[in-house]
Amino acid sequence: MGRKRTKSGKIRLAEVAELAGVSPITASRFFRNPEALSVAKRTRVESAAKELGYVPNLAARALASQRTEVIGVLIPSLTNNVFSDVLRGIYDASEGSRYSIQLSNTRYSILQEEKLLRLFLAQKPAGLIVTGIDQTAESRAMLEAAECPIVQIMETGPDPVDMMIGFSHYDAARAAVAHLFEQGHRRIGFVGARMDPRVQRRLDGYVSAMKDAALFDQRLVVTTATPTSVTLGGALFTDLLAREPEIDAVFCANDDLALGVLFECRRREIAVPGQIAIVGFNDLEFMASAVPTLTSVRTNRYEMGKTAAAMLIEAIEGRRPEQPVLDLGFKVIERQSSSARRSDSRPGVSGAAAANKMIALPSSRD
Amino acid sequence: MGRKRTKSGKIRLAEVAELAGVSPITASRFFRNPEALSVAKRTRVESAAKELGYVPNLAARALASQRTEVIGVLIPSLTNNVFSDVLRGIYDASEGSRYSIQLSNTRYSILQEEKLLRLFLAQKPAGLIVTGIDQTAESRAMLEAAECPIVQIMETGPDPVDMMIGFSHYDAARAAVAHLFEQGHRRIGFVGARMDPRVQRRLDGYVSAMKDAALFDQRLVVTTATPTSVTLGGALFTDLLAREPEIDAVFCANDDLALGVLFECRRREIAVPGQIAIVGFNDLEFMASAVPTLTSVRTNRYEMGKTAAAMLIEAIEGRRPEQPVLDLGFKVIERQSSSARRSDSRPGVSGAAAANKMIALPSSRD
DNA sequence: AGGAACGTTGACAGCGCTACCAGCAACGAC
DNA sequence: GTCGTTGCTGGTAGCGCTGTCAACGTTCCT
Repeated sequence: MGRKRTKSGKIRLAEVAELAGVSPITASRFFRNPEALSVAKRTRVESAAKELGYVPNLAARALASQRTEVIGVLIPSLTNNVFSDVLRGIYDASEGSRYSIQLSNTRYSILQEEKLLRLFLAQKPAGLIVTGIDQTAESRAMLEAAECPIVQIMETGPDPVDMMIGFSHYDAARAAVAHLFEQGHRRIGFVGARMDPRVQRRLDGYVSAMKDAALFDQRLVVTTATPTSVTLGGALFTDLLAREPEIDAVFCANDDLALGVLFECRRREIAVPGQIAIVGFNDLEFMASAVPTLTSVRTNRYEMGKTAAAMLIEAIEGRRPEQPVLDLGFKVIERQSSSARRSDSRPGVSGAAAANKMIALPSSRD
Repeated sequence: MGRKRTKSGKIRLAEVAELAGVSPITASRFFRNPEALSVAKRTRVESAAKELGYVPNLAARALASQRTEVIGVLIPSLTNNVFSDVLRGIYDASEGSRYSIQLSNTRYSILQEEKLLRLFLAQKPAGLIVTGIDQTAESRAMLEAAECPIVQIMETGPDPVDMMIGFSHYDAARAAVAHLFEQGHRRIGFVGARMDPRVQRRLDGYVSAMKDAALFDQRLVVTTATPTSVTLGGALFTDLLAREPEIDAVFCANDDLALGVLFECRRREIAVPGQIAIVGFNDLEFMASAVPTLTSVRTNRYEMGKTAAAMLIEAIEGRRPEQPVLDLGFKVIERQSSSARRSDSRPGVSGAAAANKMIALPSSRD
């Protein structure tokens, strides 16, 4: 009767096939493309598999089919709140699909990214999600040569490798500064940490907006390569004040810095927004409950992750999206910290492409 | 001459062996246990592999060896800061090892955990990291039947499945309340959200400490099953005040809630710590730069993740740790928000087992 | 009626690697 | 000098699954 029940005691596809009275290959097809079977065999295999508690052996499948069902994800940080929202979206979208997520942390190093990319590609992933558009030339070449679909996330740019989903950090920063102009502010400082490419583009947006208004002054810009933190926000703001005591607003490259600036103002008894207005970036949850509430630029991080993974899976399965590049936009959420003499929010200023949303799901927190 | 260079163009172990002039099996051994080879063959295989740019096929390895090099990690949340620190530790420890991390989100559901566990176990992981000690009976049975090492993280308890690393949330809460007693507070409220098992044990610790001092009053406790947030901290505190206007301190089950309480106090012009003292839990970065600075219970999250993964890898490779259960302790970090009439910190109160650290690495942020 | 077209099924031959066991040389113990 | 013993190496035989191709029955077209 041939071998049965290998020593490991695991149920194999052959056992399922035998119980169902079909050939192993037919049973195999059931798990990959059930529609190809006649209804009769389909139900027979299905109940046989259930009865035996069959679980496919992924390693054998990967070896035989010469491809894996792994989606590689390269992100620069595991702790940054921004990425945890994106990740949650990615994991949510992958759940229920056959694909599993393989995560790696580039730690904001494009060399590390290149190394990890080489590692991933060697295992022939089903798809890849990479952060940003600033890869090394070598990485770029590998991505273009890759046989799998690829999504770049977090920002949009002119030259996608394959698919792309994000928003313009440059435009978002310009909108934040424009909002401060509207509120009557002129001496607007910029505070930034880490200065990864996306923060750099926010700075570029700030600089261009300030130059357009003939208000740019290099002394208004304080940045550091140090990783961001609330405490650092206070420290950078202190530096800024030392250089330019006459500022009337601060645009912070992220919300942690903004919170640090707020606390520092409180410590120095500087009125917000009376003496100094504050605008953050990302619109983390706490911004809405700070005192005063803090203005920020809302970005659709969860949605970005979820849509990226969903698009990728569609593409893996041969259904390429009609729109390979998605701009999810942004929105300036006006709150007390930047209002001229009003108490709270008004309708926000929307990013140009905010309407381009592919999936509009509530960003339920887990 | 037999087949060479399979159609996929990938270099196989056989090619490496041929170039090195050894049998495939010897080449295979080089990658698994180099010490078993003579020095001459070892260098020959090594240079051959480098010359050809050989990358092992993990699927084939897993199939042939009947085991994977995957470490499964089950955590309840992807967004909670607490877990992102733990995760960073786990990823850092796995880096450079042969093991890869497979992450899944249980969303605080033990049923979901059971389902994921079944999924993981079916693929024979090399090891498993699970959160907490409150599994379903079914999950518990699966874990005990599992053939791989397992580490439970986040807390300590009486009955480890295998290895365990964490601290006592109960003791930590008692220490926080004891600190508030020391500062002269008596009507101490408790504010908690999500109420997962660990938060529940913090509540238990609070209750026992209050009862020991004959100060417990059910009306001092405000909790909700809603996921935690800064805004929620303010809302729960508002409820608490409505019930018990006479409180003189609040112990918050986490730092987000504490920040929400602080903002709510500011909104209501309640002096902190003058009228109400605040103590949080976890000691997230922002606690030290709030105004006033916020007292919290420091926990070693990054270290916990890193040590858990390191212990697990050691155990997988047959070197079981001499100490399978590690208590990483905690520390009450006293700051302005709870000081009686001092300005800032004093030496903290340490958890009993704080000295038990296995690895004492700086928690570098990424 | 003959044949093409389609849908459904199965046989065969690996995918790339490692477990297992055997073989061989070198060495020391009796 | 015979017998283990140790250290290193190789041959054989799969691991569990799927790609490819052929074969079959049925339907539809000409």
